[in-house]
Amino acid sequence: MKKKNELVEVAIPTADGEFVARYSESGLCGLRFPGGRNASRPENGAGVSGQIRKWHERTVEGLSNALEGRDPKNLPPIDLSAGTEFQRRVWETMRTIACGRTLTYGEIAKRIGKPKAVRAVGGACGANPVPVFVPCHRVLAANQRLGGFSGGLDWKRRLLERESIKVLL
DNA sequence: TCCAATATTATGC
DNA sequence: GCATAATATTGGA
Repeated sequence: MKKKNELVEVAIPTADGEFVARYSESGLCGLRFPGGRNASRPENGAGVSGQIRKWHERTVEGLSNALEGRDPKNLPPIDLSAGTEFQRRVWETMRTIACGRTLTYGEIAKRIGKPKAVRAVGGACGANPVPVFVPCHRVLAANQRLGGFSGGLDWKRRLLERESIKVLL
């Protein structure tokens, strides 16, 4: 697929700030945290196809639920075609983590059949284009310590606290 | 093709 | 606790 997909970015106002969702033709392919300013310019909703608009509606509600520590149900399709096969396996595994549960990098590595690739798993998490929906924040290091987070550790801690997940430190 | 970096982990002090 | 080695994957020179 060498074709250049047109990506659309739409802002999502929430109580915690303005998120930015990025859509491809296949579904939601990116999500950005508030805080930093929007380097790119999100659309206001005009000029977006009906399909994407419908997805966006579900994304907004899903995000709202996710920020309250609930498992969103009617999420739009998530486009993970951006990553390598290894990364996709990691993300897929992360999506199976239920709300309120955590997994360690080691456990994920084991699940995808490469127990020694714990470090690579961490790398895949960092490359996760869609945080929150692909719950990379529910992935902790051994001893239940925080590892890192693309949107800032501050966010990871907040998300975990809202799901009643306890972490050391 | 090779080298360095990484959101780790296990071991030894 | 802190330092070190081992290990898989990725991205750039």
